[in-house]
Amino acid sequence: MTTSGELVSPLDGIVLDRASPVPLYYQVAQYLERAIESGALSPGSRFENEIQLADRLGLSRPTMRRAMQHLVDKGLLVRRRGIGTRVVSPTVRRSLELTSLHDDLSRDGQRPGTKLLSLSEVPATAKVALALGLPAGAQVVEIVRLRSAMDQPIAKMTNHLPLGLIDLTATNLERQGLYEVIRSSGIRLHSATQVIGARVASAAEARLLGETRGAAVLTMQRTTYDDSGAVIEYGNHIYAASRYSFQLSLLAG
Amino acid sequence: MTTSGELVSPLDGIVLDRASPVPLYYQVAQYLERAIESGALSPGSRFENEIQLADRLGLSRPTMRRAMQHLVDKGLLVRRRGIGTRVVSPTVRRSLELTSLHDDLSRDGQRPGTKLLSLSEVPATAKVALALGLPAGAQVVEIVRLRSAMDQPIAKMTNHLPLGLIDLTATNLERQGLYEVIRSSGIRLHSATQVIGARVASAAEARLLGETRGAAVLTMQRTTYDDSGAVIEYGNHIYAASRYSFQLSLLAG
DNA sequence: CAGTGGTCTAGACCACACC
DNA sequence: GTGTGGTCTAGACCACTGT
Repeated sequence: MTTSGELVSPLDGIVLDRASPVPLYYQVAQYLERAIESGALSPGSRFENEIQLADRLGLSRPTMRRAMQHLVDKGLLVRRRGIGTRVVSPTVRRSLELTSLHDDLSRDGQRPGTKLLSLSEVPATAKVALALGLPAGAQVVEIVRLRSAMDQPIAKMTNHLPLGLIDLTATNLERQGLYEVIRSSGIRLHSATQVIGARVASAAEARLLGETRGAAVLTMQRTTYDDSGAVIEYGNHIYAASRYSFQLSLLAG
Repeated sequence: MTTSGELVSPLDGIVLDRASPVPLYYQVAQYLERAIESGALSPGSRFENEIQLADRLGLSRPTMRRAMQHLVDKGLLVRRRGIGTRVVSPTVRRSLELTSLHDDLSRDGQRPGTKLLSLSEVPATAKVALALGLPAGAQVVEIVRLRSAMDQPIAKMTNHLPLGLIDLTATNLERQGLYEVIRSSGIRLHSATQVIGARVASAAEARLLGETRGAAVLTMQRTTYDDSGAVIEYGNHIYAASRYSFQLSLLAG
């Protein structure tokens, strides 16, 4: 443990493997990240300058800089010319641990579960066809799932995918989650856009989610793209607002 | 205009200014970004390799790489080893133009407006004190604003800030927006965390936002941090869900 | 002034994709 | 093979901060 503001040499225990396929800058970045998360480097502790750090490891300065820049981009380090490099405060760090393309449910002891309600091939509605960039009425895969936490229903998730892109079966969907199935079929995800809104639940939705009549639900539509710009998946989801909210963090830029 | 897949040399008109304080890699990145956004580089067009591009501009390869990496991080370019560099499709690009720390309203012809309802010094409630890291009952600045679009109310925004951090006046708040005031007072923003939820509007909220009784509202709490980990601002906002939704884009990684 | 990070150069070798 | 991007080196000079 170090005290705040102290000058530290944060790389004492590291062993670099120059034969590894993992890049050196990444080995260093991961080591630093673990040291920061574990609290071995306390908030506000100041690093030695990058040239000394590079020398200690027998690395060139650009390689050392790249490792540190990786952590700056992640929000874990702050660097200022003429001043030095410092670790951001743990409050901020915790707030940055959220957010991803995936669900935020699987933290804590929430016992998350997903039940596959249906997996079928259906003609695309106008909205789905538009989102997937297909002609109206084209056949698409439809997945309907019920997400729960602590054995209570949380969300109804409906996804549509183009036919033939991915080999979806009930078994791998129940084991892996949709995004893992997509990735493991060799598709390179690029980006996604989400629209988050709210409305009052319909009677059927309220029943399914265990809410009372007139309750508010969060709605989310997501379109996911691959490297080539093709639409991989369109999702339309509703969440029980009394038991679920979206958490996300943003880095200033 | 180029055709899809064509090999292009995307730097023909660029003039570099080596005397400028703007870094060379950034001048190149900005030129490329403008060329992409303007459509001069069409979707899927493939770049010359980075060594040739660097040579054309009299730059070293690392500098050219840095410019391109900047656009990869922004989601505008995709690079693959052994293949080359390509411009992402315009559909994906448009979807990436959203998202920021700020409101998404100021696009299109939405005539956005903000009315300052109150600016005062109040004792912090328990929740506000916790968020700002102050003792309960400490004095804080409270701002309440009504956001509108096309002369219809959209959101009620309530912000609390520590005393003395920023010189807030009614005039500069109405001119500039809260975040601009914060930045121009020399504070380096680092990150923010948001929680987005939904609930049914209270009678008073429905009246203020022009909604009917029982309507759903979107809720958002945001905590904003500076470089040193101090809390700069805590916001608690409600949005008329029938006329507003959050749009955001995510890059895979 | 001395110390820090920010930028830039001119090479080298390697891993991967396609032919 | 050939061509691509990915990694790494060993220097250099500059801009900003605080003494």
